[in-house]
Amino acid sequence: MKKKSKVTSIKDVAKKAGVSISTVSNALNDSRYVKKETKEKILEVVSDLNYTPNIIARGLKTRSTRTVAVIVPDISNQFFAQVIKGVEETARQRNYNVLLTCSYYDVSEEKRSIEILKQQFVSGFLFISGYNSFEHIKSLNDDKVPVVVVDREPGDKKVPSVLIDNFEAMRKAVNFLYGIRHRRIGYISYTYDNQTTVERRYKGYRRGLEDNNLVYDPDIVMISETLRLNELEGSREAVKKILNNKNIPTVILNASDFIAVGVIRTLKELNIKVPEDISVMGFDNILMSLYTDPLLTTVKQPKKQMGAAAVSLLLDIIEGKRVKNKNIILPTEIIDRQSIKKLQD
Amino acid sequence: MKKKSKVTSIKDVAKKAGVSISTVSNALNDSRYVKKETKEKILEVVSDLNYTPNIIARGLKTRSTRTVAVIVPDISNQFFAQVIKGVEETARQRNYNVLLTCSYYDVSEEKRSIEILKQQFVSGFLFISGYNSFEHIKSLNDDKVPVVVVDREPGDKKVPSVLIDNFEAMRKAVNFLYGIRHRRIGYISYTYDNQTTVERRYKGYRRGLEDNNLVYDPDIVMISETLRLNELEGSREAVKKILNNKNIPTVILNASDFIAVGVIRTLKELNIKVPEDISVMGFDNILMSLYTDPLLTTVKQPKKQMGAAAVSLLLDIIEGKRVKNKNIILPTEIIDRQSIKKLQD
DNA sequence: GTGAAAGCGCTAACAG
DNA sequence: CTGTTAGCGCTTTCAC
Repeated sequence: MKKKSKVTSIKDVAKKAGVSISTVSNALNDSRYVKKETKEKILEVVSDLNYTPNIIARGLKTRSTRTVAVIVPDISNQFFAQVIKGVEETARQRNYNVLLTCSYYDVSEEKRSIEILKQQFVSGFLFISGYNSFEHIKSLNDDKVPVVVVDREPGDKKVPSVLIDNFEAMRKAVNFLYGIRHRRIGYISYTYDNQTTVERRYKGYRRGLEDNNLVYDPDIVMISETLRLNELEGSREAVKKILNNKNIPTVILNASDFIAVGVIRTLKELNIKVPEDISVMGFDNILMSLYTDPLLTTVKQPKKQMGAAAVSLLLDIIEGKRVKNKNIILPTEIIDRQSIKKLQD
Repeated sequence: MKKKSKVTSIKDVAKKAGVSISTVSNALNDSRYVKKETKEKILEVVSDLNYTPNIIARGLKTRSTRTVAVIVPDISNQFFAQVIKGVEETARQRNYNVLLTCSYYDVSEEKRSIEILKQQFVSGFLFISGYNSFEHIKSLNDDKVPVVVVDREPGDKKVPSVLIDNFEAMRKAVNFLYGIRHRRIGYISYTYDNQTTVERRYKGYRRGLEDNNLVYDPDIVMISETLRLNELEGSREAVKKILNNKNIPTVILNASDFIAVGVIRTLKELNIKVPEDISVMGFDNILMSLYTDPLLTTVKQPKKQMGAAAVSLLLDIIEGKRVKNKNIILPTEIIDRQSIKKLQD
């Protein structure tokens, strides 16, 4: 009959090794010198007994469970999944665990999560994207709980963040299009109340036009509420409105790849060839952009790196390292595939 | 000057409320009756001091942190992301936290994670998909550590699991195709060493043929290694081989939507119309199947429900509830969109 | 070089 | 109905 296996504790190790528990602890943590033979003996017993220190007990003492919380609007969104991948990978490398919570774009859920986890369980928080509501995050930060924000603009340099420069990225996209002779550039975006990232892209678009002395024409710019709920339907609607102009654009620039996918689809339905008749450009570089027909030209966000950079920053803060720059901006890149046509003069 | 905020503990609450700490504990946990006024007073102080019990300390005593570990091959894979969504949602409803670890299809990573988390930190484990290696999982289960397995077939009824019936699902797919007059059904799949789910689909395909007295023709069945690494490239290769037959199939059935997407793409490149010339059917119902052209007809796996059912089961086990059925099979469903043509006799 | 013992914050058994 | 206290497993001072 198998003996009921009580988990082995440091006490068992100490007893079997014939030393005190403090010696075991010190040997295991190298927190003070332990005679070589003693240490070896201890290690032997540890492996014999298959002992693992109880993280909880240690945590109670050290006030750290080497765990960070990641709060994300929706794990099933690819963008977030990619960011989290970066988070998980580098957290693990640095020997931290990742606790995952989804807020479903609900700020009160975020607050609830914070309450549950605060100061007790996790060593820090990572907030990824979602809507721009910052009071709770700021107050965490003010309370000295380590926190970093990804893909949101806190508008307060004191809260650590990892972002891309959405403004510059979209501006560059316009310049890129201008460079290959596009002169009439449509734009489709979600509404952006509370989502500065989306707003900044739009501003970047405007600035890009100015850079090249193109006039801004509201008839070929659609900022759609419908898109929020249904990218396919919303983009269909937006495209039709844009086409309902005497002077249609040569290219439609979009605030996201999902929108761009919908745009391509609609154009196809209308028997308009991409990119021969109209070019289409996305933003994000999601997986699907490798599966559209034609392959989508887009602006790449370094999703995994964003996650990796964010935890790195967070762990540095947690461990009290000096961080020189706690507002990190990551570079974007134009991925030129097939959905943009180079025009001639 | 702000006073350095030491976290408030149960002691502070007790002192301020003028009662003992056990009364506070009992009032908060309803673990024994506390006089109404006393309780109210305590609750008041709690909210005054903004007190939250320290989960770690509680965990040390109760041996539970209300946290489960989810071990998944790759969070950026949509299938897994969806499953995790279900996990996270229902875990939260039941007041549990979710700890996320990715194994990147590496069994030794799984083992490492187990070591780190075992018996101390988390109350149970959820293993999602990946390759079929079970020794470590079985031994967890034998050690009475709550564990459930999702989308893997442990081959041992003792380990709790949540699955779909891959065999029946693919068999039904064949029968569905037969029902609309398809008589020559090609099949493209990954190799399936160690992945019984994929193997079972293949077996289901074979059985479906038998059900309808269709002969199995290896010339139109491609089990490809290349597909593992690159679905687009692999499916291109596979399609070409299949087309390199005098007698080409009327429909290509695929072991996954990703493959199907590649197949559609290749067919299009070859100027073969889907579904007019050849029909295509997928398996999984990933998001992208809503974005292909034509929309992909596929077999839906209830991903979110799988996750939800799995944690439910796990938490029941953790909480010592009687579970009647610990090997759950979830239903699949054929989603008939546009990539299949109904044939006439 | 090592051991004894305090104590992290909480729960629960025991005592009244 | 409530208080006192032991102790969960560990780290860390203090003592030798």
